[in-house]
Amino acid sequence: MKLPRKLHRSFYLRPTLSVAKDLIGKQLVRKRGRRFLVGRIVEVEAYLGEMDPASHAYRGQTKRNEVMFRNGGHLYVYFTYGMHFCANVVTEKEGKGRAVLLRALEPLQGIAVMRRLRGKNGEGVNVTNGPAKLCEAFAIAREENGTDLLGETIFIADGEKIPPRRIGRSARIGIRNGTEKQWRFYLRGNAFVSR
DNA sequence: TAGTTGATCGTCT
DNA sequence: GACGATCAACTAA
Repeated sequence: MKLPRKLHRSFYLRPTLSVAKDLIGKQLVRKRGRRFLVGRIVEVEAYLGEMDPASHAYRGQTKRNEVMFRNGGHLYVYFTYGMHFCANVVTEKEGKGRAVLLRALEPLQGIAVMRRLRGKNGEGVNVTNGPAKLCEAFAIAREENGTDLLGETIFIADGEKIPPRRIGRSARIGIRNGTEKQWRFYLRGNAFVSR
């Protein structure tokens, strides 16, 4: 499979909600040794920093969320529930503290490797149909926090054009505050979308 | 199949 | 000291 072209920095520096919507259909590429893992992004959520009570960045910058405040185009990986990792794409200019959480992917290349990384629970859509699941399938953990998405190890590439009508929008999942915000975007009808 | 709960620990209060 | 941008196993029906 031929790899599509890598997204430019300017893609990430735009308003977070636009980036979130436009990430649907793009391809997350992870280089492992000489192999590539590729997945189509089918579900994301936007987190808008200081104006969003559900965001890690709501109460300002800390040691944990430092990467969120970097310039757009970095990967923010955090550890939660004592056992899971979740991956975010940092957006907008440095200091804003905004990001887009990757919630689900559709595997395109390297599926066997992803299943192996997931273990016995990685069957069917369970390989990558959740934020912590896709991190495990793509071997994204603490060491990947802060990765520049314009580098060679992890980046996002252009995918097929998705018509606006195919993109669904809803409230975010798994949060207590900010549930009224319709900041979750997903590819309608795709089997890997969670729920 | 819906609803509940245990796992497990870094981070912030 | 409490709890979380989750997941999987378990229970009930």
